[in-house]
Amino acid sequence: MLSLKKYLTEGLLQFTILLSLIGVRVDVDTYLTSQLPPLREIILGPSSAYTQTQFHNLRNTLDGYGIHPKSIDLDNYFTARRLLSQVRALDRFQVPTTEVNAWLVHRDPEGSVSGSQPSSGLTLESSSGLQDVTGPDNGVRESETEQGFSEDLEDLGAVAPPVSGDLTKEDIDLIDILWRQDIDLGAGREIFDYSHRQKEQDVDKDLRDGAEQEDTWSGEGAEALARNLLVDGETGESFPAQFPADISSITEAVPSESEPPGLQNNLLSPLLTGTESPFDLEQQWQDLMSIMEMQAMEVNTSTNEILYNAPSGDPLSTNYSLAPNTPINQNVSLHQASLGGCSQDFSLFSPEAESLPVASGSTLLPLLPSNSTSLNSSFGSTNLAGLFFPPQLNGTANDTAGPELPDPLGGLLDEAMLDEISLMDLAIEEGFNPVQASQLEEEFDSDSGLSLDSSHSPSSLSSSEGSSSSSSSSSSSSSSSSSSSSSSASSSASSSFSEEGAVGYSSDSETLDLEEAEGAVGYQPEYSKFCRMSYQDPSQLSCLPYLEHVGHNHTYNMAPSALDSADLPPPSGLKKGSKEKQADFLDKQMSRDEHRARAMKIPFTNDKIINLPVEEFNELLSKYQLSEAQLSLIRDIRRRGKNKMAAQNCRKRKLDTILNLERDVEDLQRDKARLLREKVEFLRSLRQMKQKVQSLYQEVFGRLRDENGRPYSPSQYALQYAGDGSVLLIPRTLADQQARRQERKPKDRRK
DNA sequence: CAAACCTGTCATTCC
DNA sequence: TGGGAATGACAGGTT
Repeated sequence: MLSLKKYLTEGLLQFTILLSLIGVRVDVDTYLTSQLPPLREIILGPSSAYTQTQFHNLRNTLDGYGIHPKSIDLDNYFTARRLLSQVRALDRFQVPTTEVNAWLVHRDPEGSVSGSQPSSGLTLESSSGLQDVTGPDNGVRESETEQGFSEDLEDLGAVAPPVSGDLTKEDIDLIDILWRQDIDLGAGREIFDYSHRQKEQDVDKDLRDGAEQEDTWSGEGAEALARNLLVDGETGESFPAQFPADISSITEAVPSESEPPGLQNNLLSPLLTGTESPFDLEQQWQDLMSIMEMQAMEVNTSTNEILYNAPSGDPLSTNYSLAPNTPINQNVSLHQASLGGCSQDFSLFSPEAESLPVASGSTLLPLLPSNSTSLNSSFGSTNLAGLFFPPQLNGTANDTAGPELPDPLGGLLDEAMLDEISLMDLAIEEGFNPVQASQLEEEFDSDSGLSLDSSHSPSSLSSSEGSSSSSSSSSSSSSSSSSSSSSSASSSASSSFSEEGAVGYSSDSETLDLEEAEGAVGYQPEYSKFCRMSYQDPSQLSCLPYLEHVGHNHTYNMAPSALDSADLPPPSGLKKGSKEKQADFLDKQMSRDEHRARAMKIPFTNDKIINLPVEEFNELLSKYQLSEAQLSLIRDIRRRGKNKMAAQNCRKRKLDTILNLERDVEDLQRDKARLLREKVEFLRSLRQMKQKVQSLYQEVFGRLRDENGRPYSPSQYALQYAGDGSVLLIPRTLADQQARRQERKPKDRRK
């Protein structure tokens, strides 16, 4: 008992602390900025649930107060222990590895178009994007929460404009083109058919909804295994969809320290070096699949061939050549991919070649789009600098923009991921179903609201209202006689009005008993009238509006049967033995105060003593000639009765708070999973953007010619993007200086 | 029989 | 100031 209380108390305290910790450590807002207002609200909400007022608000506004978990079959589900274990599991760090492979299982079949919007907006160069930024755990969650992703992105105002739903004519054309190109590979048209896949998504979602709502997470492993095979849409080949990426991969992939300058690779930005080039087969397949999903396609043939065919030499890379051959809408992908923070990439454009001699005469060669037709063709409609650089960033923009790249990629992943991983583990552990996270949030609410839902049932409704209004019932009902209505906090939420009616009738029968006592105490006819008026007719009671809000257990001292028969004169037909037995039984049914009241010959029921409003109670006392002992007992009975109900309410409230907190925890977990998914997608998109920018850079640079018609040496010159949208060709040394300046600045800022 | 749980009661605080 | 709600703590009963 004591331990339980400690348990609850400690649990709540711990939970509060953990919530605050969540708010601090899981501050995704820092990198998603103002896009995520709900998180803070969610975080702040639960903590405020501890206040009484908040609690009442919760009870009044959320209709979640209804069911008493004890009352119905939700006991096991909504126990404080479960919540507390859940809470305590928050700080646990687990890295389940077996479910890693689920990452793309959902993604490919269902989310190809709508589910991967950010990716689709970023077009094809995702071969390196296969090295995803998430760790295994994230992959798991990602797969399980994939469905609601597009929705979530919309909520966040995410990177790419939503592709889903309405396809533009260009999109349809692209689909057609891709389909025609792919048809010889055995690709079905439906791969590109959004509506078709949407149906598939729906079906799939429905299936999984049903399955997952029933399934406990114990079966998740097998399920994950079952889903674990990716099926190639073209070949029908099944292969394990591993989620190979490591969190650190992206951070490793970003900087390139050892890139040898001079060759074609020299043009590659450091973003595309080292770790990204050795692709896993699975990664490439994943990319391929994602590519197939994308409708806004490729940028440039040569770029892609340079970027992807060259380093990998993988047979899969031939697939990538499909897209480049297509006439594409470059702008689509670029515009869709426009990300604010991409400017940082450019700081890395010219890091190598520090030792290279300064270029001769021309220090800055402004490359306006009009200067080159080829350049114009590729950049003409897409203002690269405008897209990727904030306007304030001109030639020195790299100073501020550049160094941010490692931070969001590395920092977020390294620091936040761990917390998130643990949280998501918790979510999975506790049966939280991230698959339906965002899309099925409502179902979840109703799910967790099973208790809430049942609050709409008559029984729980009465208890809900009773408890919520219990604080005001005394004042509101003080003007009336009544208060015999009881929804009873202790009647385990099942005390309906019938029970109240029973009380009312029992009161009526009490008056009979009372009449017997009249002689001794002095009968007041007014009181009899009063009692009958107040208690005789249950329907009368129900007509009194305030009675609907009275939540007290007016039968608190007696079982209804006891009330019914205790004060009744025993039926004359009963034998003496049974009478005695019944009396014993009733005696046992009566509470101590009942016994005391009876011993003291208190002329009215404990029910009245306890529940009458003060004025009426005092009036009642004044009508009787009561001894000091009787008065004292009556007041004690009243006090104890009030306190008993208060204790019941208090416990109920406490339990309710716990349940609300549990629900809040689930909500937080859900949001966290969603945010994590989004973060992963954002990072992936970011990387794809970098690749695209790099490819464009290569293309532009490769087409530049000096006065003699010779190409510029990448080791001596570098392109730089000005804030006004122009692209400048500057010597490497200059670019390196700027890059170094950028590297220094963030360090200073950190200090 | 012990532990967990439930319920009533008291003391206290606060409104 | 009194009434009462809220709640922690405790005790006794029940499972």
